[in-house]
Amino acid sequence: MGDFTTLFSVNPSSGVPIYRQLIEQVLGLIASGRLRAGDELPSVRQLGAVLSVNFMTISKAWARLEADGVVLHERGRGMVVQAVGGAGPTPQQLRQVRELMDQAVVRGVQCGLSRADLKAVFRASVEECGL
Amino acid sequence: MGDFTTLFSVNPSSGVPIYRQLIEQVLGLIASGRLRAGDELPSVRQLGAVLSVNFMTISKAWARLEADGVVLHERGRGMVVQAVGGAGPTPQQLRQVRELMDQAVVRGVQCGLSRADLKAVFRASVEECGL
DNA sequence: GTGGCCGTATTAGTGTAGTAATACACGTGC
DNA sequence: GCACGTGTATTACTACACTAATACGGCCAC
Repeated sequence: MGDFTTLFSVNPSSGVPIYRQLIEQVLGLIASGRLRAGDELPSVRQLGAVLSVNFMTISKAWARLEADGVVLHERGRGMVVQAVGGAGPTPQQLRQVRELMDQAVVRGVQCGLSRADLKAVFRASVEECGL
Repeated sequence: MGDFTTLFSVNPSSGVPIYRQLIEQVLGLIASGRLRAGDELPSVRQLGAVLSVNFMTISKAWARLEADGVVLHERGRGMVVQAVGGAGPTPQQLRQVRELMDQAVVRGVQCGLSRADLKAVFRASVEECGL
């Protein structure tokens, strides 16, 4: 397991908070299998230097990932990716997805979309994700 | 068509911005048919007085609804609900729903949910909305 | 015209999220 | 012991969202 710093990149002027961009990237890397259980995330200082971002911003992202159970802080080592793929989503994660889905559906209903319309939108999103 | 002020209520301490609560309520009232094309929204001052909210906050909500094409500002009359139910959702609204749906699906994928899992979550949300 | 009603533009106050700077605690290898 | 590596706690700065106060322009009834 080597150095994963090159896998990351941020766009400070995108409007999306940097720490959130990092979270999304870690989740994406895990989902795509490029980051696996046991891998170590780059250290906050190292990645901060490479991305020209304050290391506290990286720390916030890593801390949030730890709170979500995605990684674990092992003392004297760093942030280690947890075996989340095999165990399936945590209740916490599932709740998040449910909330997001509710928002989408409610908005759709408010706009007058029918059940079929919503289903079409849902299918389009799924296809877009390559599922 | 009379006075619709009694249909509205806000909770300033809910964490959700007041103006957004009002937008949601208008959209909901239209979706449920209690507010129809041609109906006039309460005036910003009247509703502001009833709800003990600054009328500029109401104005922001109404202005946003107008920007979304939900209502139209008719000079010397007020905010009039547009015929949006029959015409179907505007491209703008549809884009919003798509974005929300994408967020939900992407997050689900990142959490390792399968297509079937996502479908289940989607169906649950739809049921919850009474569709 | 006058008064009263509509929403709006402008400006300011307030709270909070995001970011950053500093100092710190812990673990490892020498 | 010391040097160097982790991430963290605390604090402060900045930007923006939300709310509010004031003054304004348009429309209608009289």
